Amino acid sequence: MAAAPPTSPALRSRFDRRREAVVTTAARVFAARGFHATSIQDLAAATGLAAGGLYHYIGSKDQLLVAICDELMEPLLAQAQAIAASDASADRQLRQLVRVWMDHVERHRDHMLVFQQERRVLESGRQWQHVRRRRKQFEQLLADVLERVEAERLGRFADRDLALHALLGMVNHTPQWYQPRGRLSAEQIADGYVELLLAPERRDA
Amino acid sequence: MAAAPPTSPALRSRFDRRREAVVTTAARVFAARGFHATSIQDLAAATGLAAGGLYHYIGSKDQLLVAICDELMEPLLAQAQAIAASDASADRQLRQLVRVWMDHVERHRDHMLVFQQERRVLESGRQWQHVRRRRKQFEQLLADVLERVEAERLGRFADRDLALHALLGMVNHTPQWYQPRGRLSAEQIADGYVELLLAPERRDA
Amino acid sequence: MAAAPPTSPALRSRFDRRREAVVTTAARVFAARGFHATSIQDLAAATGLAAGGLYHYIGSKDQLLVAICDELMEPLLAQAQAIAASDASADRQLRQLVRVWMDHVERHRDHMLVFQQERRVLESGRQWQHVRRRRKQFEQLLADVLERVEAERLGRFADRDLALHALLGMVNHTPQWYQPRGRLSAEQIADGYVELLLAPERRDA
Amino acid sequence: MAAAPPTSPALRSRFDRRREAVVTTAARVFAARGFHATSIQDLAAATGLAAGGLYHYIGSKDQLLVAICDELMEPLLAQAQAIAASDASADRQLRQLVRVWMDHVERHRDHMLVFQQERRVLESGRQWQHVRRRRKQFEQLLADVLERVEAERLGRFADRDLALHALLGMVNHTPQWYQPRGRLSAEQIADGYVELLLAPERRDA
DNA sequence: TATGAATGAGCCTTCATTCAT
DNA sequence: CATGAATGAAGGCTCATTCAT
Repeated sequence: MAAAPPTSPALRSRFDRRREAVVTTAARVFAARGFHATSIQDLAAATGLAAGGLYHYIGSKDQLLVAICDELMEPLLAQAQAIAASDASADRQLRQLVRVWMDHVERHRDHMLVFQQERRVLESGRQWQHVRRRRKQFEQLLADVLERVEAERLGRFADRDLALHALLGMVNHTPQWYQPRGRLSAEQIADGYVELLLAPERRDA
Repeated sequence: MAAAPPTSPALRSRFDRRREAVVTTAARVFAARGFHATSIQDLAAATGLAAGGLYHYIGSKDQLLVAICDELMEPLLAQAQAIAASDASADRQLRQLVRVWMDHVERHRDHMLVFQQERRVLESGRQWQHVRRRRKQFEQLLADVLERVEAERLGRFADRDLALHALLGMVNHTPQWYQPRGRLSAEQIADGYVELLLAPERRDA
Repeated sequence: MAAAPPTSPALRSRFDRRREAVVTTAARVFAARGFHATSIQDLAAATGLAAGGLYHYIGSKDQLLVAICDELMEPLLAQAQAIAASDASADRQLRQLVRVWMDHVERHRDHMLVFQQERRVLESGRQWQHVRRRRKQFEQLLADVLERVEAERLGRFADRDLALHALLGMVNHTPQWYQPRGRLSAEQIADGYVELLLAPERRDA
Repeated sequence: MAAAPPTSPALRSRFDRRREAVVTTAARVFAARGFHATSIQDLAAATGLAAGGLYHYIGSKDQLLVAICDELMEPLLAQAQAIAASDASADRQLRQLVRVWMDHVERHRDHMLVFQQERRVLESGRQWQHVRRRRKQFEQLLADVLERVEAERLGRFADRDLALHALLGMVNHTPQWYQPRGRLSAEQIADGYVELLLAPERRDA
């Protein structure tokens, strides 16, 4: 278990800052070397702390992975829910959703890589249950939006299910080739993806 | 190194058959539990051999992963090259390519899952060089076909690069949700993916 | 690689002390059972550490053998070089050299036994290169002194080369029979050996 | 246990010839790589037999080492005993003994290297008891001759014990530097060694 | 005789984690 | 808070040996 965080606000803030730094560093190392291939000693070296010191900020290696996934999913899910709750049109919501999503790919590339690469690890085991639930929520939200897109304008996707899976595949694969200063911005990529999904319908329009 | 295979044809054939069975079983276990999370003992239990006995058929755990990837990529690449060398039109080639690819997803789902999930593992290290090269070849071949699709009919993709990455993302993600007896056949999925890529162009047709 | 030694002087000193104890214990066990026949578990039992704990002090079993050889050869070589650089007569240097050498046999008998018994092990492999070089240096130094002995007084050895090999054989074999409280002291043995080498010449004197 | 050798004389002879070849090859490999570092598979490769086939000729790896030592010690001891039983003068016996000994170094260099290098291995364990006894006998015989050398001519060795150990050290070390076509023949070396031992006395003669 | 498959114990080493300081 | 020492349970792999064929 992580050492109980301090109660005094000043100390608490310092604790949080350092913990945050540890998690970010860990995300970088996990993204580069993989979760299993990274030892606590590796993390110690990367953070500048000794092995024992790490355990003040993380409860365990597993919880560290949870923290990385949470840092990614919590704000993403929050924004996604806000968008889904807005009164924009369904296809506008879809565009915004993918933009926000790609924005996370851009700004939390390491987190995203870890979340994606360690998918198998997260698949079973109680310690990841929370993370799995969040992912499920996000995918469900996505599915709902796609459904509403179709509901608002009939016959939109050749196959809605396939479109959903395709979208998940495309976006989740992005961090593996995306270059921050590349030819395409995250936004352009987001719009490009949506275009692919929506286009088949449009041709008949 | 794997134990030198026997010289007599009969024994050789039995050796090959068993080795093949070991690789297939390993693919199943790796797909389910992940490469790192699977121990040699796990494989021993799954194959019915003792730990040491496995090493008659595999040279090492690493080489076993190579074997799995090779079993997947060699025939896939061979078929892909045949298609690319055919005199079918570029977009017909593309369709065939994705169908063949999806056929591998269907028939070698475990291999595909492993190849995809352990992407990070394969990324560095001399022992995987061969595998990386095969993947690169396949992706290059795909890129070439996409290029020819555009060459034959101007303005085909909103962004050809993006289309390539999208396709890779979609197909590679497929084994994670595809169900053999599901609503969509592998072929339908393949065609669906190609449709997504080609449609934007077509709408202007 | 051995765990990075601590930086604080106090800890560093404790680390060094314990490491030294581990090496000495290992020398004793290796001398008694042989390098290959001694398992890390054996060493753990002998040192009172758990198997894993040993690795704080040694980088590997191989490096432990290097450490033992170094502890023996570094001071021996240093003293030998000092003697060779002195302005004593060549045959005085020879006597001193063999005395110093035998002194090492006496005070580091275990190290000497290991160094001698594992000669074959040390013969090839990059990890022992350093040790081989030290041994070579020592033997060369010995050869040089023998040469100067002859240069100062013509016709000293029936065959200088043979004398060198004989000396190496005699001294290196000593730890296998030498008893600390035996009839002959290390010094007497040293002088006895030199006497054997020099006598043939002397008889003609 | 080695498979029972065949009873028919013809088969028996073939068996013996092959067994002899296996032992000789094993001696070569053990000399080069060391007993512990040589696996049965290595021996299989070196002999051209399969692992299982080896066990028709050797009972176990340990017994193979015994065989090598026996092939060396039996004839050496036999010859040594013949010499010791002859009515030659003691110092003539000594010379002959060392010549015979060096002859074995020359003609069975691999056996000698193994016998010497694996000294530690042979030191304990019932399976080597026989070998240890043979070595002991040889050394005792040597000691006896040295004693008689002194008995026949007073004051021969500065220290008889030391002379014995020195002789053992010198000769046993020889296979590690001796070159068959080198400047010195085995005989010259033998005589050189004896000269070293006898000379101190002789100078007073 | 000879083979190669198979065993299972044991090897060296790594690693997440704990704890006295 | 932080350290580095220490643990002990795996981990991947090798190896002498056996045995059905």
